Amino acid sequence: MTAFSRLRPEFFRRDAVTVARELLGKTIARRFESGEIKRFVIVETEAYLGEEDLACHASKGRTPRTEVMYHAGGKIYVYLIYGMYWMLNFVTGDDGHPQAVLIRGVDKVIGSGRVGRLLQLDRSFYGEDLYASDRLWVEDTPTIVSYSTAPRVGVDYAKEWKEMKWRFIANN
DNA sequence: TGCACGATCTCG
DNA sequence: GAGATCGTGCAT
Repeated sequence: MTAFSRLRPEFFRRDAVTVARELLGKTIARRFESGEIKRFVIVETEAYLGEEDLACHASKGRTPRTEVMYHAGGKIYVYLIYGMYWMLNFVTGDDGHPQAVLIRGVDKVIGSGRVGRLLQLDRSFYGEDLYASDRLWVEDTPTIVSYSTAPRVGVDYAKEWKEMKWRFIANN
């Protein structure tokens, strides 16, 4: 069995669109409370790119909620949506440039809300360092190079930004 | 201090 | 097609 290295911060310190595309095929490793480690291959992502992007939470500016997106790439950004689903995002880009990639699907489960449930996320993951965490990190398995793009889901309010094809879906 | 709504999903 | 369920941002 081959051991895969953990993705380094440099991987995430690039623009969100590039990172979202290259994350397809990478593996999320999650160590649960029980100590058991499970791995999930990323198959669907979305990029959220800066204050100008009206679909990005950072378009509201720097707030307690968006704070971590302003950090250098490589941290976890989680938030509660509809009062019940924890969305998993990885912060990308350089310090002071708010960006993130939303994990919409893994090999076993498609749907951002379902992913959060599968990984048993909660607010304590907010700001966690992917390179230091002992409970959630990303391993450098081969990127899936065959994929499709589409507009992001649920952002009809984002004017022209809703048209951007920043959703990446690995092909079967 | 209050209120409307959201990067969603499930059930009927 | 509606309900669950609550933090956040913005109005009051």
